[in-house]
Amino acid sequence: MPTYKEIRNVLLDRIKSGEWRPGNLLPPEAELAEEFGSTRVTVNRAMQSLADDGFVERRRKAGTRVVQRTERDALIRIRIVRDEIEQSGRRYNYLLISRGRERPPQRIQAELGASGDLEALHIVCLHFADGRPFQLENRWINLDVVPQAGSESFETISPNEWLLQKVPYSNAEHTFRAATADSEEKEHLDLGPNEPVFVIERTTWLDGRTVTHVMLSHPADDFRIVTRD
Amino acid sequence: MPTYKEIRNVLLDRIKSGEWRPGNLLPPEAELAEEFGSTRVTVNRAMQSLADDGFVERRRKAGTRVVQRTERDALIRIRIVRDEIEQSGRRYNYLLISRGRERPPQRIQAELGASGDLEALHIVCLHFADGRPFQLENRWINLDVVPQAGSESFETISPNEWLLQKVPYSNAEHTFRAATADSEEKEHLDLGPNEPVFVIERTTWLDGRTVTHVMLSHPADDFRIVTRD
DNA sequence: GAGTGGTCTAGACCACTCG
DNA sequence: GAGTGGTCTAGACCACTCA
Repeated sequence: MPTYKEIRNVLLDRIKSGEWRPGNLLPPEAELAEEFGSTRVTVNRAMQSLADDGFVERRRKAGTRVVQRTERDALIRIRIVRDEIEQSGRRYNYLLISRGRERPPQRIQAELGASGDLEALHIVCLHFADGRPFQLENRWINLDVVPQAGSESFETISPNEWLLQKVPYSNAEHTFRAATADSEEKEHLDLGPNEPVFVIERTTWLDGRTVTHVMLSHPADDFRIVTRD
Repeated sequence: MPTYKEIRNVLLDRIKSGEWRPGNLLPPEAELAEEFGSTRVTVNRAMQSLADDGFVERRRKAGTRVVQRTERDALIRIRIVRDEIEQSGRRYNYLLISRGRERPPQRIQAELGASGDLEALHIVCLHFADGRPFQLENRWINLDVVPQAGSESFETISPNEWLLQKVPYSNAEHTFRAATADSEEKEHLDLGPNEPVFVIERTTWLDGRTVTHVMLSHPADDFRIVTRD
């Protein structure tokens, strides 16, 4: 009596081995249930899990087909800067550079989904690994959504960690790009002229309202992102 | 009679709203089943789906807890270069620069999981968007795993697309980084001195054997990666 | 209309692991 | 030992959608 996971694995092997090619129709659940000597519910569980992972597409009446992959999903795990540094065995330090209420520039205002003349909390700070600048953080926090941020100094805890404690389950969108360091990045990251930086931008929402927008710049020779699996 | 998806949504709302904070124990399945007027199996389905998505952790006897998020998963969809360019409304062109059997350099040999003096197929080619260089592809193909590649000229089809047709269900690992363009990148991507590039490296396996390793370089001002959801 | 997947219930047994 | 989740079966009804 196979479990749904065992069934899933058998089916996945048939897909990976090419026995069932992209576009092919899989046998209906009832038929597979008979083959495996189990119930249709169990086969259904197995096939749903394959569909969740994007290997097959299912439509009522039309049946289950192997997906033609023209795309590839890559999962990235983004950690708190401090953990990232400490887990690589390096010493972490944090430095607040500036903090104040300001009216964000046009581009940031758009990211914050702002209505007219919103003021936001603007924080610039640095994260060090073994004493060397690792990441420059340039952040805007929407005080309408997280008013408590207005009374936090961020002198000992980075906004990164603070926000995660206050707003644990927000959604986020990330952008990754390469650029030549601008003057602020050069100064704080201790870079020479024409040196490249790796930049992550993240916008975070809760309930459709923008919580924060942040730009994280790294010296290119000390930073890379690797996918998992 | 709520469906498991409806139950899932209610539970997720309680987590997102902070009613159940990270670390909190959720009620046992039997109790929730009573609350929702459904069976334990249905509640189980809902909670498993929350566990799949990383919102809760479940252990027998210990129960189900809201996960403390110190990390954030971001999903990236990597498309075939051609699709990426065409879907942005630009014209795609492809140019093969070189192709030959070679012994890969040390670093690539390690990536290919190579045993001693393996020869691999080395291909360099360019992808254009609206006539401008968009991506330089520098690829090594393991001929032990994909011998058919040895008799493909790659003059009209890029290795990218060819491999996807031949080896649809491999696994991959990606690395993203920023760098200053090297001489080859400067020449083919038409870049000035000291210009940054965004580099994607990908290694692909089938059944634990390395299929291919590729380095994809982009002019930084024309490329970024955005996560989905 | 008929074939396919989507889901539920009721009852059951098992597997793990905490205290 | 006992509480919790993991999973199966048997039967059922429904929802979609293709021909």
